[in-house]
Amino acid sequence: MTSAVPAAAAERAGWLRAEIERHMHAYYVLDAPTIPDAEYDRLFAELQGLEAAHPALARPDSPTRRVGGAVLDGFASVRHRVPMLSIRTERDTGPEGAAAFDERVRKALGFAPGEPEVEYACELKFDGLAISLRYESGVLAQAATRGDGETGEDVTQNVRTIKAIPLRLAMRDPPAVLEVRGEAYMSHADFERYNARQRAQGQPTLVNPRNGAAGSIRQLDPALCAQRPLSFFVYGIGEVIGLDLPATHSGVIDLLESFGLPVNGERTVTAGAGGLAAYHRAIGERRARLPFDIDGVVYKVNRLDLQEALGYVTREPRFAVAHKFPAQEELTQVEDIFVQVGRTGAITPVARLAPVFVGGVTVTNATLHNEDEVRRKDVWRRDTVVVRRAGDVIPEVLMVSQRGPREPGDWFAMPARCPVCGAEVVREEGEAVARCSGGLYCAAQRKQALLHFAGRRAMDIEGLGERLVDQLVDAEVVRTPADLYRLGLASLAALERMAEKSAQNVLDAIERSRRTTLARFLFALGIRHVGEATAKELARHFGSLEAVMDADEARLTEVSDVGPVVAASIARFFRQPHNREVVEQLRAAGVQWAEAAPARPARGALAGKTVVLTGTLAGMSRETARERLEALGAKVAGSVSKRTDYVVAGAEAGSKLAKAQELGVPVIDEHGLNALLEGTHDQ
DNA sequence: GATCCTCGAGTTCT
DNA sequence: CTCGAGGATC
Repeated sequence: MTSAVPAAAAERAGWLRAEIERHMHAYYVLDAPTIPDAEYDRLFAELQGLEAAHPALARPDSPTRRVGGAVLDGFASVRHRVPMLSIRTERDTGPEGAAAFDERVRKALGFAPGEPEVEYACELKFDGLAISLRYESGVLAQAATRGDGETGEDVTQNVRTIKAIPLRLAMRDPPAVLEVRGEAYMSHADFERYNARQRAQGQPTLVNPRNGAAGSIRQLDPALCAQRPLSFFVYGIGEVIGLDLPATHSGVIDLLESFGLPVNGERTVTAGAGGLAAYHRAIGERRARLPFDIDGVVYKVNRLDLQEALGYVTREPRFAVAHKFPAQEELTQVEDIFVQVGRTGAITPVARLAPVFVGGVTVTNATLHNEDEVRRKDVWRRDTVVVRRAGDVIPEVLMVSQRGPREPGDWFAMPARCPVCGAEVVREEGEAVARCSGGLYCAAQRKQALLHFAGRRAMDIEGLGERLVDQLVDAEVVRTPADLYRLGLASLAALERMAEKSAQNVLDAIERSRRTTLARFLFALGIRHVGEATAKELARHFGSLEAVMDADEARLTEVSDVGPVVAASIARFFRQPHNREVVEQLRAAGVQWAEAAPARPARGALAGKTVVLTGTLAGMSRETARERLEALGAKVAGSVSKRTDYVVAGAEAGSKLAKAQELGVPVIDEHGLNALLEGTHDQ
């Protein structure tokens, strides 16, 4: 059936081969991947599809004929006695993917619809580097990478540095040969710790944990590898001599576990397509909370005799598939790089991206932080970039994957003048950010200042959002925060798309905001370097607004957390007649708070204690917890350090909890928090 | 003077 | 959440 191959298909296949080879080289040899895994998989799958449809296209040197990458010169070659095969990836990332695999298996085994469900072993698909460990008479004799599946690299010295791997099996009569296959990976905690240390020393950091694992194993100097802590999970076997194996895959893994080999606890045994889909869903939900990266799950027919019956198609087993999750990294194009003007005048470059679905949402914008960042990543308009949306929320441009045409207009230049007000853009010596010098003459800064003033943690004016502020400032109805308190129903209702009802709601919210606290008011003014914590400290120390306004820099420096830079900023703010005028107008408009005596020492049973909140609390909001703790004299900080007294961990606590455990800071749960709040109440 | 610790500021999308 | 930078501490 060697029918003629369409020229277009042949050309496409040739291009795919070259492209895949290029990325393979970058990934395996240079340890510098140029495209996300998902994109690579798509290219690979397309080539596989073409070669399957047109067998005449298949060539022995096609990348589809091998599993991994080239052998480096630096390591000795190792021939695998039993090949290390790769597992086919199920393309459909929904529940249908599980059903399709189950159906293929049943059909190949000749199971009729009425017959019982097939039993499957389900495991995580770790995102690391596949390694084969060879134990001879129970002693670790050799470790090898997958390489091309037939021949890998001898990385025994480096693998020995992985503490999870036993150098000797925990068993009495070890078999002559036991080869086990597994994945070397870097946990999130180890990845963070390594990068923090590298950053502190001004050394290059790792892009992601997978690169960390691959890069470490391939270090020619084992001492360097040892500095990058890796972990390991075993998920299969290779050559075995002198050992009776159980009848199922799950039995084999249990047996390996009993020998002291590290296996993952998330594995399970299930039956039928429904069981597979349930596992895929359950792990998908847990994925973000796992302490290491996975890119999917793996299903294997559990009975080894059935595995043998199913056999292999070319180089891929028919008894197993990898079922992936939606990618957290994707490729997209930079349509434009534009700048935003912040409250302090900071000019921030932002990449507008061709909309791309990554990590569950469609992303269109990603910050590029500052000019240096744009240069470091060398991003131009029309470049194709890798966008990541990791366990957290904020999308990030990781790197350029493919350069665009890069004509002069594609280059990003920091504008010399503010795009909003035309004032000069200034970048101070030694600072990373460029700023618009227009101050409050700049409409963008005025808008941001108003939004900050109305913010939830400041004056808390609900309903005064971006759209409304835009309109009010553009129509020149509002110039300063004081103008807000002069707004009437008529001027609001005159605005576009503003119903009388919602106009009234905003007016009510403005009205309510008149009663506030000194700390909130000071924070709302938006003085540079005065955030929430500093505003609170100022309010506590001075007691009244007049005292703060009249304090000179020496007096201000007496406040804790206020040094020369912050003091100068505060004094400068209150020296400006315009600012004093706005403050006066606000007070005249009825903005008020309860006056307090200055520098009242912190009281309450938690005085002097520092508490950090993390995760979601069931019984109260984090905001409430914070208020109650502060009422008892505690300081609620944002990050964990040695000096933290307690970390309160709610549901889905993340890195702060990990940090607390690492530093040995006491961790209490919501129950413990209540005990703390109530216990101290009684005293 | 160096190091550690906090705080401030900016950011995305539903 | 992350980075940068100011403040505190040793």
